[in-house]
Amino acid sequence: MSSGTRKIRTMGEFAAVSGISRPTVSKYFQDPRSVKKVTRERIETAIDKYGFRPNLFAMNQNRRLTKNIGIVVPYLADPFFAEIARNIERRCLDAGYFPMLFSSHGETSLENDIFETLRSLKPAGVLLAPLGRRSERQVVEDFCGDVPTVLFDSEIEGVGEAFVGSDNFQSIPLIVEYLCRTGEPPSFFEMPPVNPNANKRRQAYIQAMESLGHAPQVVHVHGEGWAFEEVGYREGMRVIAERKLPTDTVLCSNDRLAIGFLAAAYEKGLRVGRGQGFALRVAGHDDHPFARFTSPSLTTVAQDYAAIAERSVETLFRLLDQGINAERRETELFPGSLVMRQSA
Amino acid sequence: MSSGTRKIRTMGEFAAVSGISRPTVSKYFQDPRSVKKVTRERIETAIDKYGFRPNLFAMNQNRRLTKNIGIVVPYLADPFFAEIARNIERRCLDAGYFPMLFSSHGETSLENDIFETLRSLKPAGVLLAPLGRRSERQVVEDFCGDVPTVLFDSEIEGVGEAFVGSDNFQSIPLIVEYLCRTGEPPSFFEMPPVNPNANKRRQAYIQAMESLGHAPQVVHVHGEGWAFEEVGYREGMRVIAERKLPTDTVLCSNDRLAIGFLAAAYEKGLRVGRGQGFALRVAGHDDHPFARFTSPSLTTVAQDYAAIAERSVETLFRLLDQGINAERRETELFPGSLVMRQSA
DNA sequence: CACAGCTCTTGTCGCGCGTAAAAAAAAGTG
DNA sequence: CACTTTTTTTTACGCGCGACAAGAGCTGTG
Repeated sequence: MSSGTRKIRTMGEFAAVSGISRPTVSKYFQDPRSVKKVTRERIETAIDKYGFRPNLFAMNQNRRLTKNIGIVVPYLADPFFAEIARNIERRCLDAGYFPMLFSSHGETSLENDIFETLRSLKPAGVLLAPLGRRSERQVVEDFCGDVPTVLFDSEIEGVGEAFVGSDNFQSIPLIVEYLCRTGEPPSFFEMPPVNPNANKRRQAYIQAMESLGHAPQVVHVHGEGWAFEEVGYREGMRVIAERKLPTDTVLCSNDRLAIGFLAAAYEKGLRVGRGQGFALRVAGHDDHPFARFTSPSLTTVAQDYAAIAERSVETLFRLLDQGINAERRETELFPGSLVMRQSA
Repeated sequence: MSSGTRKIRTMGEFAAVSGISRPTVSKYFQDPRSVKKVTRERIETAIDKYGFRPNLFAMNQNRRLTKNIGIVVPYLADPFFAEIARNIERRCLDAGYFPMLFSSHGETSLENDIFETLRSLKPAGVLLAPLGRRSERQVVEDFCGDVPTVLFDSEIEGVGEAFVGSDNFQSIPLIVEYLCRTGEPPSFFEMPPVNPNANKRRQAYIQAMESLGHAPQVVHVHGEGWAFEEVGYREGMRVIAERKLPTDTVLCSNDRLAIGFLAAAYEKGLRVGRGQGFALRVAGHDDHPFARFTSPSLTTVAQDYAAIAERSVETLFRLLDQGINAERRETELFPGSLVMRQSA
């Protein structure tokens, strides 16, 4: 913006000084490509010159559909969700939308409040990673009835226009096979499921073990909430102390649990790793951003963050374009890939 | 909301069915305590009955000042910022404000874009943890001139109405003294500073060492951006391999760097901890949420997240009430507390 | 040349609420 | 009871833009 030019306050003023009619300017701001190239360039020159941005509230007041996109994650202090939210945010911005980020912080009441808030924001669509077991299904369902919503990460059967996540029945067998091939078959370390992924992973583990001719061994420990590391540590300390581990290979339900478990193993003096001189192998699931920096580094299955983010956004935008087709709820699952590190 | 009652769409309709005049209802929604108790109760009964919420965009359209509070952090994938943002969000909601969370993701252009977005949101105030060295001072300053802004975590001298952070000149001596008292004096492991805290910590380290009669030893390594763990790991591997560590005690500039360094030490087979049989002591700064779960657990100085969040919000609200007093820019620094764990 | 097909302009209405001023009602006071 | 003070109602306007309709201007086609 060049200085010395008086501040433009309204779209009318801006239209006047830039020699374009107001409706055309309005059209430009709704979709720059909807006006002819020469007009677009004249407007953009004027924007540079006067630094005008239309009033956000006035814009959204009368629009049938805003350009807002809601992004809701269950727990933002988990870098996994922070990372995926960042991906989604970026893609929304690039597509000319206005992403708004919310975290349920693991609390049902907060998730419900967020739905209320989102309703009043009249978003074009919402990308929702629900709390899971703590979500109130009816509330989520009602919300999805009002606003086009794509679920990701955690599935709620039949709710929302689509679901994008990762394929636990592919990823878990992948690492189970690897672990069986390279050493003692794993036991499965889990806490009470916060969402369907945890259940599916246990089922997938059991199936994979059985199909390989091994007896599944599930170590189910206490704990709730989203402080997974804490649970993994505390319960890891306990099962190690009480010698409740059925095998010397432990597959944790997710990386955060594994991170806590690794801390417990270290503190108990158990050397974690594969090969001679190691007491324990530990593996996780997700490829959490910190999994590279545990001691030892964590062998895990990588979820394809970028792909999940991209497809979620893509699916939502396609839905918005085509209009909702309530008949066919789409589900897309991405495969995981084995990440071999030092812990197993 | 009871069913069977037709949907209320506007405040006028709502006022009609609840037997209150629209301006009074409007007053209620701006501040529930600004109407008499009986009126407030009648309105709240009606809200429960009809489930009405005023249109957010229409509300903010004509208001001199909205109830929006912007929260900007430099890097949301850092659980430290996620945690502090959560604290701040909560407090804003409790105070009847509408927090909106943004992350600069470590990028100057994104930070600048966020300022533009915030301007159009006409927020009552903003809580800003700037990028630091990568912030464009003039841009931040201009923004703070337009919107009441409280800086936190990372200081920019003279910018914003106030600053709330932690006192590096108290916290660093605290841990330096501890390390000197219990073993070999520490060297200071740092990467190129992303913000003033890093500089202050180095200075505080040097001062503390000198006042204890030791020669400061700063190990300055390469690296940039916000992937601190990666830098700590990569450069940790290098300095260990090249035997560039001047001492067997390393104080890292922050916990994330320490987490990476610990991974490197582990991979290099150096046992980290205090006492007999350990090759290295490693300490950090911040009490990062994951510092409890490293192997070994990380000795560090805790920043008082909750206090910083609370005071930031409190300061902003006080400023909003009293009106800005440009004369006296307030600075509040909280002391850290030593957290002794296994790594040092 | 006429005609069609875009794109832009002109003009006008209304969204849902904030806000202000004045009048009316209610509450508090002695 | 009369009086003041607080609270609510009435009435009216305007915020900045979206949406729409009708017409004007430009382009390309045969």
